[in-house]
Amino acid sequence: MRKVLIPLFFNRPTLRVAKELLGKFLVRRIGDKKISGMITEVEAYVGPKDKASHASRLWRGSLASLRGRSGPRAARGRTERTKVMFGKLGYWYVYLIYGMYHCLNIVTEKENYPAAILIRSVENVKGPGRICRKFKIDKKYNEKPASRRMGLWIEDRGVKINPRNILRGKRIGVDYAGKWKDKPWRFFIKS
DNA sequence: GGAGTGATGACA
DNA sequence: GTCATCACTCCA
Repeated sequence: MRKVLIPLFFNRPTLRVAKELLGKFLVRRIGDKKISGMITEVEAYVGPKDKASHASRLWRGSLASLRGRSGPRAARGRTERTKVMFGKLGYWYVYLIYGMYHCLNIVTEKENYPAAILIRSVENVKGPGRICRKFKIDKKYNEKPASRRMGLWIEDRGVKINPRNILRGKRIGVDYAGKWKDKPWRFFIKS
């Protein structure tokens, strides 16, 4: 059983979609070759208040911004980079981080509401940067739909993860996010 | 623990 | 235009 996930799958609460992505397969076609791997770890970034999210609106007026904080973390809601998170469901959000690595996210929930899920690990590939390196994903996929036609999609191969084997914890690398840094919005399969 | 790397976005 | 920053990885 192989069913490509369609936008409707992503048009639901982000935390729910995040959990259900565990056990699905990320698939990349390059010419005649296919690379695929079961998704084993994800992180949800949900809504304009989520200070850990690139699309957070809450920096305005904060101490950090008064101190002249700049850079990507100074994002103010909808910007050139983050507009994709407000856009169509089931589209990719790909960004470059630390000048070296790409991170792959899928847009969720509903239009005009910034939410996305970071694909953090697939089987045998731990870390968002390594996934994009192995699957040859870069910004060409940003703002493109997850679809077979685009050569990068997610499919259901009938694997069922026992809920008992789904663990959750704090998101990684978001220590700047105040009370939002402790939200248990990272989901992963018990190994 | 520390370096590498360049796009990003606020501010001037 | 300037400048600090970063949802990471590798090597020590």
